[in-house]
Amino acid sequence: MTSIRVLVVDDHPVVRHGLLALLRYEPEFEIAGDAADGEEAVAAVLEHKPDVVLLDLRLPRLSGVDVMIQARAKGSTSRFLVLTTYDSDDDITRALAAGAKGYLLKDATSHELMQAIREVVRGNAALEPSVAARVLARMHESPADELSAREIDVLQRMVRGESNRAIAVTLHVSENTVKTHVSHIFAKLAVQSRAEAVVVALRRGLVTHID
Amino acid sequence: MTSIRVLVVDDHPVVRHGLLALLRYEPEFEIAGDAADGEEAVAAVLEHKPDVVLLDLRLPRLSGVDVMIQARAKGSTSRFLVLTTYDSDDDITRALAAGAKGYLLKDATSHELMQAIREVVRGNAALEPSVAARVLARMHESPADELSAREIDVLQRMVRGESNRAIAVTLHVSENTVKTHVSHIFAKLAVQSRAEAVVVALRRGLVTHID
DNA sequence: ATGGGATTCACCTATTTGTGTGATGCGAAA
DNA sequence: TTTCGCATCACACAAATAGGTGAATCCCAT
Repeated sequence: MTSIRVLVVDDHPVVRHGLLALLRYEPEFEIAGDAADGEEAVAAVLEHKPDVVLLDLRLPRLSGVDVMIQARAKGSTSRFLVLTTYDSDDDITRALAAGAKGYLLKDATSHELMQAIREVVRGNAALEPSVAARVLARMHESPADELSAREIDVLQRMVRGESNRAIAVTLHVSENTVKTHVSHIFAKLAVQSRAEAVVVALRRGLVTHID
Repeated sequence: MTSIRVLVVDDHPVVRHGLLALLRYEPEFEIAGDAADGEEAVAAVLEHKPDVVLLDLRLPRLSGVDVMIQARAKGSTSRFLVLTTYDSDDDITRALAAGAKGYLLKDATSHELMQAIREVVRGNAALEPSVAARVLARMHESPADELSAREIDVLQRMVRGESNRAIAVTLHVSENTVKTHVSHIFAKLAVQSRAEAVVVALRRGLVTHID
C-alpha cells in the first residue's frame, strides 16, 4: 500500500515544523512538501499533487479559502483538511463552502489529526465533534439569516463603538436609517442590545476586527 | 560549553511536538522534558530544573502565570519564556508581572525563537518588537488604570449584553450603583460607550468570554 | 489617624437607544 | 408581473444610557 502524501501549509514556523515532525514519524504518511503562505501553497499543490493538504485558514498573501478555490480552479483534485486555531462560525462555513473535507482545531491530538487525514483520503468528512455539532445546529435552527452588506457596514461601526449618529455621518445617511439597520441586525442576530450585537459579531467573525 | 536545557510546555500536541522537533535539531539545545498542562509543568520544572521553560499561557488545570508563580514559590530558578498565540495587553502584563523574561507570539520564526532562548539564558529580556512597543506605550501613556474586582464583575455582564438593570438584579445592588461602576469603567478604559467598552474588554482579555 | 480607593446609593438631566408604524424606490426572483 | 428584500427616510414614544454632584461606609496603607 502506498503511503498518503501530505502537503503542510501554515505560516507559523513552529506549527508547520510540528506537523512535519509528527507526520515524519509515521511511515503511513509521506511529506509531499510544505508552504508558508497562500501563493506558495497553490503552487505546491499543483506541483506535488498531494493526496491531502493540511491547510491553515489565516495565511499571508492568500487566505486558505482562496487557496482551495484557486487550486481547484487550476485542476487540483487534492483534498483539503483545514487545521486552524480559530473556530468562528463564519470561518467554518466559508471553509466548508469552499470544499474543505475536514475541519480540525489546532488543539487536536496527533492521533485525531492522523485519523482525520485517513478519513479525508477515504473520501469521508472529518469534522471535529464541536465543529460538527455547530454545523448541524446551524442547519437545524437558524434559517441562515445573513446580514446584508449594508448591515455589515453598520455592524462594523457599532463594533468600533460609534453611535447611531456617528454611523449616520460616516455612511452619509440619516440617523433614522441607521436605526432601521440596527433593528434589523438585532433581529437577525437574535440579540436585544448593541453590546450583545458587538459580542456576537466578534465571536462569529462577522466583522474584520483587525484595526 | 554545556547545552541549554529547555522544558517545553504547551497543551497543543502539534505545537509541543513542533517545538521539540525544532530544538532537537540544534545541538545547542537539550530537551529537559515537556508538559501538556499547568500542574505537569510545575512538577517538571521542579524535577528537571531546566535553564529555560518555553511556556504557553493558556493551559488546562493551571494557567501559565500560575505555573510561574508556583514553580518559583517552590524554589525554581528556571527562567520563563512565554510563547503564546494571544497578545492581549492583559496577558502580556500579567505574564511580565509574574516574572516572564520573554514574550513571543507563536508566529515567531524558529530563528527568533532560538535567539530569544539564548537572550533569556544570558539574563536579558526577550520581547517581540510588537510586544515591546506595546509595553513601552503602556508605560508612557496610561497610568495603568486597573479595574477593581467589582468593576470586572460589571464589565463581564456588560459583555454578556445585560442592561444596567439586569446587572443590578444579578449583583444584588441598585441600578444607581451599577451606573456608577459603568461610569468608572468608561473612565478607566477611556471609552464613551457600552459597545466600545465591550470591544476593549474582549480585546484586552479583561473578561473570560468563554461562555 | 488621615487619606484614598472601593463600594454602595440617591437625584437630576441630557442624550442615546430601541421599537413601533408607515412610506418610497429599486432591483431581483418567482 | 407581482412579490420580496434591501435601502432609504420620517415621526413618535418608551426605555436605557451617560454624566454630574453628593454622600455614606469600609478597609487599607502611608
